[in-house]
Amino acid sequence: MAGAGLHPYHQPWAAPPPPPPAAAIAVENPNRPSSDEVRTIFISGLPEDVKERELHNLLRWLPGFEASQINYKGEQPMGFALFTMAQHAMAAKNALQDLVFDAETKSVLHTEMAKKNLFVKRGVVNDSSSFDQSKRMRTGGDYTHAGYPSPSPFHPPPAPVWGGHGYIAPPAPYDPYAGYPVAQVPMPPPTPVPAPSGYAPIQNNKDNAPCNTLFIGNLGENVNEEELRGLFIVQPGYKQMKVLRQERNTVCFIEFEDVSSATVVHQNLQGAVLTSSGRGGMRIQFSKNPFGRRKDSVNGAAPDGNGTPTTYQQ
DNA sequence: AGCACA
Repeated sequence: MAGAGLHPYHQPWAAPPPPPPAAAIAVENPNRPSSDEVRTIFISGLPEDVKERELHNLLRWLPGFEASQINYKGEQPMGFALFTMAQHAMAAKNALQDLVFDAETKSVLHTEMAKKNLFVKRGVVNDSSSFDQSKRMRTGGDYTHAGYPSPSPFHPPPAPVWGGHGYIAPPAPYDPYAGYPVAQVPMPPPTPVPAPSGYAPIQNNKDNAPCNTLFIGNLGENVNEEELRGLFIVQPGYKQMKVLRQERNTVCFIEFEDVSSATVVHQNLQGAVLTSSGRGGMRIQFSKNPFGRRKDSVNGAAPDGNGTPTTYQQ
């Protein structure tokens, strides 16, 4: 098989984490990063007009992501992203390497491990219960009662929190990244992946809200369905695929386990070129409608008037 | 740019 070459995004997730010194193990919680470990990546190749929000929205899906920041002082914007652990940072570095960030400006990302960790403004990162009231967040409107007696029993708002400068991710209460490979354990080399023959910049001006289904466009009219399937079936979270042949176009829908895995593929395979599609790179968008059963009424939206009151409480 | 199936 000719396709058994290296896929740029499927390099073996390099460098297994060096074992911490034995002394450290006894004292430190293994789930916490050892203090001197660099777990920040440096991102260059960003377009000049990049917004911190844009970078954050790209990074927030990556496992272990904690915060990002852009330094605009130099000639080109320099991005930094902090992760929980060095492995996360390594994985993210690999996942983002050579990613087409913006086809319009032809920006291709280049990533390296940073020299030192991104400094995150106080609070926020580690303690999920701490609710920093001293620093008012722009998002929080109601602050009317000064002597608020009880700390909120609820989790902090789901929206990304402004840390004044840079973007800080809320601590993840769950793991939305099932299926995104992070090297916890030394991983076997990935199964031979039918690599795309390359990547081409594509225009993807319009997209839909993220969902678990991807829409693949710009496939040639006689794209080989097996090549197509081979590319996606190995992606973490893949569930099923549906190919739709149209007049001059072939499009295709791919369902994933969850939005996260779909998003990773959306990013990683954007612009991937299949040999059988004489069309250049494929365009990946989120589907307008997610794959799945139709509006199967699970007593949804009870018709008014009979028995069940529509319980719209906040 | 082209978005189906339940």
